[in-house]
Amino acid sequence: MAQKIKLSTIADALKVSTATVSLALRDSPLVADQTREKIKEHARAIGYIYNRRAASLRTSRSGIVGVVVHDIMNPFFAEILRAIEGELDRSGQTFILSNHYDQLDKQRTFIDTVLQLGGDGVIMSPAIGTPAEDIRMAEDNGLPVVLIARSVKDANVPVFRGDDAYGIGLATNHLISLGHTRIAMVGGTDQTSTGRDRYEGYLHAMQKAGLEVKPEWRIPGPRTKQAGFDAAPQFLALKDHPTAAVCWNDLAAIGMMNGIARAGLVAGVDISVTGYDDLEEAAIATPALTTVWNGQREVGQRAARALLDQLNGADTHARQELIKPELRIRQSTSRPKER
Amino acid sequence: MAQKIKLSTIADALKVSTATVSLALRDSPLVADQTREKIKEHARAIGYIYNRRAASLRTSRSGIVGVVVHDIMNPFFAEILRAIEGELDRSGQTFILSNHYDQLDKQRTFIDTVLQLGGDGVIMSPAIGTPAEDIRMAEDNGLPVVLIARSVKDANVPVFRGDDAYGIGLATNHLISLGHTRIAMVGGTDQTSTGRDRYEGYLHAMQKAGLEVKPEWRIPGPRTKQAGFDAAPQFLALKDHPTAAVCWNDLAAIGMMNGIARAGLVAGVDISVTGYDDLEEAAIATPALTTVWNGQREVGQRAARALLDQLNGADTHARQELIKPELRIRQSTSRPKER
DNA sequence: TGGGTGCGGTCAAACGTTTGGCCAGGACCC
DNA sequence: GGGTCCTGGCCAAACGTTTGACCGCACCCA
Repeated sequence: MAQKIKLSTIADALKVSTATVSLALRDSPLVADQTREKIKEHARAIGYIYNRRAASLRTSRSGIVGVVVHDIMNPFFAEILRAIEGELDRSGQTFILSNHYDQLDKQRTFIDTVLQLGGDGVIMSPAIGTPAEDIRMAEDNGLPVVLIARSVKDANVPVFRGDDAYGIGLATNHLISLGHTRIAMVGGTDQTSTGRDRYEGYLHAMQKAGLEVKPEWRIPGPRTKQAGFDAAPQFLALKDHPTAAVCWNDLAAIGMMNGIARAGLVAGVDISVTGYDDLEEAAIATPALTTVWNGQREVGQRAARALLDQLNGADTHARQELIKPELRIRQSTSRPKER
Repeated sequence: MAQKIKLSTIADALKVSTATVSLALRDSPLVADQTREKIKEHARAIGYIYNRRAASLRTSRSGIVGVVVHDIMNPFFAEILRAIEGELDRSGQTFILSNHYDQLDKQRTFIDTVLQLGGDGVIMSPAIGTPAEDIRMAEDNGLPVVLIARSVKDANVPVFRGDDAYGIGLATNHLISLGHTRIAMVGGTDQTSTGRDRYEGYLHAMQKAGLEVKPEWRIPGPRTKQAGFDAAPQFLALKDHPTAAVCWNDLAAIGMMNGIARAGLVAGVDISVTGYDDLEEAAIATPALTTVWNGQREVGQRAARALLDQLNGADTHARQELIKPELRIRQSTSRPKER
């Protein structure tokens, strides 16, 4: 590796000061066009590499944004991340990504890392049980926070998420309108704001339609295909089992449909199943999954923009923005089978 | 936000020098136990935050490792990333992650960013068409590179990947041993080393068994479910269509099985299908997918360790390590149906 | 008594940028 | 011809750490 090239290397070669070089490379109008071109040209020629740490030490802007979610491999978050990535890319921010797997200490470590690196902001989907305190701590240290997908009680920061209660209501009502009266809810937990909202939405829709809800019809579990798959036999073992299941998300729904198939039944015929999120995968599942579009792209984009605006000095008030979900009807739901 | 707390804040408060504080916080034996404790205690109490940029400016070690792959949302990479994450975490490195979507300029931008941030190294699954030049450029600037999943011709760096030719041979031979003679290969491209190796492996197995291979039996395409799904009708439209398909990866295979189901046929009965990678999902697909375990976890772990070793001064010679894949037989393959 | 050794700690120079303040020279104006 | 403005550029002080060189002291040994 050749000798490190720095501003002064260029400055010396061209008989100007480092200040001029610095300004020229950043297209400052303070330097004459001709000089600027000469400098940029030379910099390119000798392969100068801008040292961001040195710069940010001086400017205290690092161009780094931290993003932390439960699990980046979960397609739901993956779609959000894709949107965030696009937005951040366009404004030249680097993002560092991490999973917290719903472990508070992993989340704290991450925030700490971002602080140490002098990050400009954080976008996070808070781990279960995140205290408002943790968020305040970040903000106190000059790290603006934006929340996605879940909110944190008493945390005074912007939140972007789907309207879960409303969305799950769409799915439940759809099943009810098809004639189902015994409807279970499969997957998910009640420990997140999302979880509570979805369960409430389901309950509310059932009650509004005057339908009974048995406690054993709530089969909670992780939000994974595996969990849905495992829930299927439980569901089928219920005496007088329901004719339909509202699943926490598409993953659980797809897993459950697989489980139903394993039991020799046909989802969408014997048992109706709805998902949630409308992942790309939902449309090509067999049968194609009736689900609720949850605006992942919207959430990601708006969250990223809100953060960027804040970095640019806009006074982002702590608002909560709910994206309105939409029902996508496909083949996994139908009228209940007579017996 | 309170006044920035720095080493000297602590130093002043405790009437010692910043040097002592710096050493104490890093557990140097050069400072007396008692002093050290006092310093660490005070630092904690007032909420001192270590400034890594300042430190790395001095030390030229940033604790940052760049990781870039085609698409982090692809479960194949996701599983590798999970392993890398674990390894890096344990040694306190921060990793910044990015997709290149097989675009060379995105990949270059990423490497440039890592250079600017003073990253300690890069783990990458090179984009299609990556010239050895690009990698040499990184290394010339003091950024060690480790490759995963794909190799780059003439690039003199460590590579960790599965033995694709061997692995696809396992799948092909399995089908042959079941009695299939007309076997197609679905999905993937021949533009990557992986692609060529897999196709070669398939060809080689067929030829060794004395079986004919028709050109139209090669149905290339992206490595996604959607692609597999779309390939199904093409496959079925072939006159005298094959009785089995070796798919590029599990995603394509699962997509194809869905496509087969849509056509009213049953994968694993009418058409045998094999996947590649053994994603978590393969086992719960319906039918459960016969596939080839590709050692994602191994690849990720070894790559990360190799890089870490190199950072610690070990002289990592540029080796290519091939992980031996293993066949996982499930329900998506069976004897060909007589007609 | 004088020199050697360890211990605990300090000094100050770097690391590579950015930026507010300053300056030289020329054009322009009355 | 003296004042005012502009233009293009330079100076030097930060930003917060780390680290090689040094230092003072106590103790020990001969």
